[in-house]
Amino acid sequence: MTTTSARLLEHPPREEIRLEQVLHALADPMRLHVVRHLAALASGEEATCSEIDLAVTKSTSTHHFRVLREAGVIWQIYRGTAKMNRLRREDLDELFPSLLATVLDADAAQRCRLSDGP
Amino acid sequence: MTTTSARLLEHPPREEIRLEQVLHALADPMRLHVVRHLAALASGEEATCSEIDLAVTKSTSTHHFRVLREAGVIWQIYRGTAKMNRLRREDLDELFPSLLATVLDADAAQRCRLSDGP
DNA sequence: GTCAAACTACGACGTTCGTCGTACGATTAG
DNA sequence: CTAATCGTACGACGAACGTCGTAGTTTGAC
Repeated sequence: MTTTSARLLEHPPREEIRLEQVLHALADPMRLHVVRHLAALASGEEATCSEIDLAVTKSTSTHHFRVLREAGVIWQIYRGTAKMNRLRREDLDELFPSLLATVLDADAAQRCRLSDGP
Repeated sequence: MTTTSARLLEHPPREEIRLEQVLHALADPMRLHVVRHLAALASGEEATCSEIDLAVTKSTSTHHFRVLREAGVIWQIYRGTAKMNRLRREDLDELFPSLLATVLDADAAQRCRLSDGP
C-alpha cells in the first residue's frame, strides 16, 4: 500500500515558537548536526532519522529529534515505518529572519576554522 | 585614588570561542536580557553588573555574568568595587558574522510580537 | 499469519543548570 | 581606622539534560 499514514506528532504552531527554545535546541552539537544535514537538502526534501548518523543509540537519537521538533525547528511525519524530517525553514524565517542561515554560516565557519587550524 | 585596579578575570581568547557555548549562553532569558542591555550602549560604553536589573539574587546574577564571560560573549573588568561589562562585539562579529545582530533582532521581533498580541 | 525494520516509551543513571542563602574579600568614602 | 558598597565562593536544592538499555508498537514484506 502507498500509505499516507497515521500516527500524529505534536508540533508547536508557528506563533508558539520561542527564540530561547530554538537557541537551546541549536546549542547542542548533535542537534546542530541534524539541522546541518537537513539544511543541505533541497527545499521540500526529507530525511529519515536513521540516515542522519548520530554516534549514539537510537533512544538518544529519538530524544534529540524530539527536542528539535518541540522547539519548532523541524517538522516530522511518519511515512511507513520511517519518520521523515524537514526543517521548518519558512516558519523560522518568518519569525526570526535569517537566524537559521546565520547560525548555519557560523557553524560552517567554525568547522572550517577548526579543521584548517592546527 | 583613581585606581586602574587589579583583580584579573579569565576570558577565552577569540579563537577558543565556540558557537555551541555562545548559543547556550544566549538561550536564557536572563542572559539575553543582559546582552540586550549591553548591545543598547554606545560602542565602548560599559555597564556595571548591578545596573542591569535581573530579578534574582546577586549570586544568581554573578552566575549568569560568568556564563556569558566564559562563553566569550562579554568582557568584564573590575573598576573599583564595580565590575564593568561590555559586549565582545568585534570578536563575535569576526568569528560569526552578524550572529549577534540577528539574535538581537529575533529577540526584538519576538518581544514585539508577544506584547502586541493578546 | 510471521518476521524484520524503524522508531518509541519508560526507567535509570550521573551531570549540568538555575536558583538561593550565608559568609567572605576587595575597594572606596568618611 | 570604620563603614558601606559591590561582587565572590561555597554549598545546597530541585529541575532539566544527555545518555543508555530493555521492552515495546507500528508498519511493510513475505
